[in-house]
Amino acid sequence: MKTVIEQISEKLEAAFAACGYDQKYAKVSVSNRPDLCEFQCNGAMAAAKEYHKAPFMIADEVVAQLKQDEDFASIESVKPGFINIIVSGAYLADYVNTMARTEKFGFETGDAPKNVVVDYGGANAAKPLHVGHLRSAVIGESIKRIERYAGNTVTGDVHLGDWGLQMGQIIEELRDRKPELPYFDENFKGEYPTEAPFTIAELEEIYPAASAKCKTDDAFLARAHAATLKLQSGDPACTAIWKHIMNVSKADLKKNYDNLNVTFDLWKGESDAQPYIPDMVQSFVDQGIAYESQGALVVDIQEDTDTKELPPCIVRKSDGAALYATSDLATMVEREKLLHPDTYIYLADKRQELHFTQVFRVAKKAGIVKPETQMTFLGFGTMNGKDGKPFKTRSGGVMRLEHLIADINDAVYKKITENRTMDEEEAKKTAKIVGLAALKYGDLSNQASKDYVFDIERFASFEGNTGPYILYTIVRIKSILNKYIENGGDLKELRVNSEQSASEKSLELALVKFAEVIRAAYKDNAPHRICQYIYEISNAFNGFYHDTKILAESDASKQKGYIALISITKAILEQCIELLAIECPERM
RNA sequence: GCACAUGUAGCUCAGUGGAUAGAGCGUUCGCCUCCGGAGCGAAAGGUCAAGAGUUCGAAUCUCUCCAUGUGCACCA
Repeated sequence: MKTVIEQISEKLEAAFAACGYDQKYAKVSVSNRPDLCEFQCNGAMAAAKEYHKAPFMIADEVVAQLKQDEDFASIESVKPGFINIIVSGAYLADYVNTMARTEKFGFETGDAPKNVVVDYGGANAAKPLHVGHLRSAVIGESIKRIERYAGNTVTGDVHLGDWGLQMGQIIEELRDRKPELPYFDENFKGEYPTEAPFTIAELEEIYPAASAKCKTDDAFLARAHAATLKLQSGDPACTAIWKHIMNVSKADLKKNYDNLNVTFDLWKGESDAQPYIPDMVQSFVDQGIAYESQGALVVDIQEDTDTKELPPCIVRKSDGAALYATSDLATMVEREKLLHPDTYIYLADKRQELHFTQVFRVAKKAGIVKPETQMTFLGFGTMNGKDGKPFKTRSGGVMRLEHLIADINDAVYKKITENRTMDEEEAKKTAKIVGLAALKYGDLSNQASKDYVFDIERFASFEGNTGPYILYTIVRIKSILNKYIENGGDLKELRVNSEQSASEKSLELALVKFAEVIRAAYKDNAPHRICQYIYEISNAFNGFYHDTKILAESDASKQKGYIALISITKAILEQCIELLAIECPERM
């Protein structure tokens, strides 16, 4: 289904061509002067130069071609050369009716379906999620859903940090605390227990304690390194402990991600990439792209077209160990083998941009991925406090994600119970849904690449451009539709009115932008565009709601038109929040 | 030092070549016999950091410059 803009553009293209002008000037856009018109074309001004004519003369000629078109309520040329268009109510109503019956409301990407890997989450085993993980999870989940909606096959991978010194630290700390465990008995020959020797609470306490000890106790640090090495060389006892750490940790992380309504198709980690490292590094050497520099093995990534100097990528440390870049590259080797992606999308803090530039270039240079494979790094900014500095707890520590969620749920709970009577259980359940929406919308409504200020009061507010305001609008529509059904109404076979009031028409004009907005959000990986859009629709709906009595309308046919309109408004809003991974309660 | 990013209303943010730069919050003033007022309408508030250039037209593109943030090989 062509968008309204495309349909109007086609008419203008024909008109430009009929007057002897290049069709490329017929580009139509939504008006930026809604007081004057609904759509506009500025091509006459651009064409003026090529054809050595006054812009308004060109505009006049083009407009003359279209004056009789019934789809336009008005089309006129305005100095210096704007073409201003107002569509007819019948045309718009017809479009909305068709759109309501079209799959995805007419959204199409125009691309062939792709196979996409989205790498987001980035949680570390044995460490609780903190606010730094919020953006990756929230933005990544939305990107994943948008990609999927666009018809692509998408695999979301959490890519756990599950391999490294932290594991050796935990093993040694555990040895100090519980030396009686069979893992530490060198003569132990039996099967290791299936039960983990610690709970998640203990694990979360063991890791920071071990990490702190390493900073002051060199002997302990040496032991941790040794244990890490043993684990990496397949020692059965260390491996058994590592498996316990992973099981306990994964279960807890899953629970926390579930609370965020964020899910992953794969729970792979850095450890899964390890088997691919030796052959991969050897292939770098064999291909002659890796060389030794200051004891380390590096790959140059500088390209002739670069204006700045880029440092080479280290693929093996001088002590022979692998590192971050090696692991990410080996992960690509595995993904190529298992998933054959056309597109990779990585979400990480924007400070990691250089790292991903290096890794992407090595991957292309070494032929790990195909030359045409699209490698995208989506760097996001920091979540700051009101002081403009990275968000911290009151005592200055790192805020755990679950505490942040609890805080915002409390704020929302208070507002719900202040304004409405609702039994406690429902209020709590509702606060959880609305609180999460407040948190996510607050994050997603900003451009991902920029830092943003987290303000719990503002995000949890029910007024303005917030998650709760959007949900409130949807809930209100649901309430009206429920009453309509209670009164014997039927939602089937409804069509919007072909003659509209001003606010009715502006709501429809907002609705028909859906396909363009989603396409833009998809092309630019920009969920914030969807946020802007649902805010626009919510405002348009509230304007319509304010001056239209829907249930009290005596003209049954007109009323059906209203019901049709708010039904599709609801459907579009629900589809949009689905793409943002935001849920809506029945009441609030 | 080099590189990249950001700078738009008191605050938080939209706006990647078009007309008079938009929202929300906050401030001020209106509107509840009414489908959920958690709403709606209106007012005040801006040399788009600064300067130059390209263009019929610039917050948007180019250059210069100021401020802030971030990154510059064996952490992840």
